[in-house]
Amino acid sequence: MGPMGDMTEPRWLTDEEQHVWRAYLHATTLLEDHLDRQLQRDAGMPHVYYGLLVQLSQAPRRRLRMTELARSAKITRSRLSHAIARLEKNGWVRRENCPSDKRGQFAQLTDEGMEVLRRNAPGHVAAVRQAMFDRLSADQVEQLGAIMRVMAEGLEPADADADLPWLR
Amino acid sequence: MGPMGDMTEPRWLTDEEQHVWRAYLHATTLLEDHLDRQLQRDAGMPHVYYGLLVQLSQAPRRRLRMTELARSAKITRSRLSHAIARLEKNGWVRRENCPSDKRGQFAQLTDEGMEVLRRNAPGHVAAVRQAMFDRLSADQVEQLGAIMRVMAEGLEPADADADLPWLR
DNA sequence: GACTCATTCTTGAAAGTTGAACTATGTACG
DNA sequence: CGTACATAGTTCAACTTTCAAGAATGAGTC
Repeated sequence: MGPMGDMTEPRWLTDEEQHVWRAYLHATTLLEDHLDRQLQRDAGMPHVYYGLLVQLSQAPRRRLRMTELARSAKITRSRLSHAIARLEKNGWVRRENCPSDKRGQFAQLTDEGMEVLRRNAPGHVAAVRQAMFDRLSADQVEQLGAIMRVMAEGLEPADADADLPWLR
Repeated sequence: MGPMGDMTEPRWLTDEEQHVWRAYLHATTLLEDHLDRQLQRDAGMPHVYYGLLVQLSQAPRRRLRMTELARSAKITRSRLSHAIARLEKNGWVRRENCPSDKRGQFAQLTDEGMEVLRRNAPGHVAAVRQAMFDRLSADQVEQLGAIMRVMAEGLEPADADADLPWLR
């Protein structure tokens, strides 16, 4: 039995917590769906793929090692492999060998990929704005940022060194 | 050109907005992944499926019309059809014809499904708590609730009557 | 160098999702 | 009634994601 396994009565969610949790689930799934549809329609790819192109566009020489990209996009390497294969087929990304590590690959944004990004960025930003920033007060935006940072912190896949602190 | 199509310079995100947006994406994808894995491991189903069982468990007679369930779970009827087919194969849900509307189907939670829910609720709640409620202050929980409600409101698929107000 | 283990990335199959097409039934209206 | 259209739910094919292997290279140790 792990740290979660003691069978004492669990602390259920309070009513308020349940409501917040529901609201969270609804808002996040609605938004993700909304962005997926918008980008699928306009750019011909799901939101995650678009995010990959964005990350590449901001990297030096518009390229990143696969593992690096996977880490910063919070997806598995496997998923990334498939995704890059698809984006490569579209001509938006190309793979390059890494000279210093023969196992390695760079994913590099092509000019065509950059162009797709240029064409679709305004619509995408508008969608994000309309769903989030145009509806929240400045205070709320700040609060949201703080809240999301705290949550992400707790969920960050633990490094070897940060792992299981309660067992050390 | 639609309301989004005028080619004036789009309002890009400010630096703070970008950071908040990034944090939002990271936190939400990490959490969704985390819950998916936890439930896949412990309960043998993804988070969305678990959510369906929860909704059924809270409905009168533990059953809901397919469309109703799809609406409240924020997923398409198509996706729901597949999901219920899978859950039915597990013996956790059964389908029932609707007597008053021969097109209609109820999805009903079986006793076995209820039992799965009982067994896994503590672990699931613990995961949610650990990721969210244990890390946020009371104020933050309240703020998050308000923020998510505002966002969900803006994304709610428009009713026929609420549709396209700017065109009326 | 040879052994072992770690890391990088890919692959293949199974599972899940999507959007469009389809069946069947209900509803409105002449 | 009959026509037309709306709604409920399913199905199919294409696509995406997951998980478990697998191939290749790197790094540490003797």
